[in-house]
Amino acid sequence: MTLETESKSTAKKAVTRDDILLASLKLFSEKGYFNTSLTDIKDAVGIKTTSGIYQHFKNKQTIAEALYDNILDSLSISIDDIRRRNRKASEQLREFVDLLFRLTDQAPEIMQFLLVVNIKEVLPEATTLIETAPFNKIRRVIQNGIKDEEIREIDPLLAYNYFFGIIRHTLCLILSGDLTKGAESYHSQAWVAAWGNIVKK
Amino acid sequence: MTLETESKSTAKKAVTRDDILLASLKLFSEKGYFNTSLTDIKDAVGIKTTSGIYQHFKNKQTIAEALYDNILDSLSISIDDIRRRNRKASEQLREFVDLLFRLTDQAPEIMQFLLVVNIKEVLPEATTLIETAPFNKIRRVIQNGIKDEEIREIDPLLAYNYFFGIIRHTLCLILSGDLTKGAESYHSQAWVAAWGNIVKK
DNA sequence: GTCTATACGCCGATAGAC
DNA sequence: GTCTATCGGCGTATAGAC
Repeated sequence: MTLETESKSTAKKAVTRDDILLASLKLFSEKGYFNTSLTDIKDAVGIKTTSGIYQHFKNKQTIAEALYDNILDSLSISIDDIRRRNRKASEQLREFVDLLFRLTDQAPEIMQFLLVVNIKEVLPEATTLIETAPFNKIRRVIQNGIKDEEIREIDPLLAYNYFFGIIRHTLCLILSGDLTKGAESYHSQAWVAAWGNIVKK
Repeated sequence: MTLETESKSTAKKAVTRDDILLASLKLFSEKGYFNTSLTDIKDAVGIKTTSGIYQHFKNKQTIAEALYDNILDSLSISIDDIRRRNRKASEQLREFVDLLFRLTDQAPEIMQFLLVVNIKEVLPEATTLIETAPFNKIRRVIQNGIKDEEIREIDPLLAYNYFFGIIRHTLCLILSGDLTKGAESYHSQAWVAAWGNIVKK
C-alpha cells in the first residue's frame, strides 16, 4: 500500500491484502478502531464472511499494525527524498509541511489515522509518533538547522514541539471540520507561524 | 466531582457515584475507554460485581459522559473566575495556561482524558473540544484581545490555533512522557512561544 | 447498596468443504 | 480464496433476594 489512494480496477477480482488495508483505514479513521468490527471490514471489502480476512492477517490488530507501518514507511521514504533534494532546514521543513497538507487534502484517512487515532490504545506496544522513524528524521533536520544557525539555539525537542505543535493542531482542526476553508488556505499561514517560532532572527 | 483529586476517607463506606467516576477516569486515561471493562471499574472501586455500578449510571457510556461534562464544567467555572480577576487578554490567557500546566502536573488523568482520549470515538454525539463552553470562552478572550489591540488582527480561530496548538502539544508531550523534566520547566517557555505567535508587536 | 445468578448478543476466531 | 458452520468467550446488562 502506498500513500496514494489507488483507483480500483474495473474487473472484479479476488480481494487482496491491500483491499482490506484500504477499507480498514477508511473505517478506522471514520469510526475508530474499536467501533469497527471485522464484519464491517468484510462488508466494506465485499466478501460474505470474515474468514477471508484471516487469509491475509492473523487478527484484527495486525491490520492496524500493517497500516501504521505502511504509513510510517511511506512517510519516511518521502522525507528521505525531501532531504536529498533540499539542503537548508527551512526548505526541508517547508516541503515536509507541504506533504502533510497535501495528504490532509487528498488522503484525509491517512492523516486521521496518523494524528487523531490514539495508536497507544490500539497497539499498546507501538512507539509514540515522536519516536517513529519519519519523525526522528524531522528532529534531525531541526538539529542540523540549529547547527547551521538557521534555527535558534533551543532544545531540539522543544523546537520540534513549537514547530510541529502548530502544524499538527492546524491539520487536526482541518480534519475535524472546524477549519472549513480547505487545507490550502491555512497552509502557508501555518507554515509562517510554525517556522517563525524556531527561526533564528 | 471536582477537578481536585480528593483524598479517600479512612472509614470504609458505601461506594458513591464519585468513587466510580474517579476510578473510571483513571482507567480510561491509562488504558483507554474501550480497553476498560465494567469489570475493571468494579475491581478498582472495590465491589464484587458490576451490578453496583448500575445504581449510579445507566451504562458505561454515561460514565464517560459524566466525566466529560464534569471536567468541562469545572474548566468553565475556572475560566469565568480567571476572566473576573484579570482584565487584559494576556493575563487571562496566561492564567489559563497556568491552570492547564498545573492540572497536567497534579491531575494528569484529567488532562489525559481531555486532550488524548478521542472523545468522538467514545461519545459520537459529543462536541469537539473547540466547541465546548470553556474553549468558546477562551476564543472570546482572544477576540477581545484583538479588539483591544493586544493581539494582532487575524482570524480569531487561527489565533486560537497558533496559541493553543503549542500549549496542547507541549502538554501532550509531557503526558506521554516524551518531555521528561516535569511540567514546570516547559511552562514559561511554552507560554512565551504561544503568546509570541499572536501578540501584536 | 451489595450481592447471586443469569441472560445473551456480539465479535473474534477456527475447521474444513469446495 | 471463498464459502458454511460453528465455537468460545467476553462484556454488558437485568432480575430479584438480602
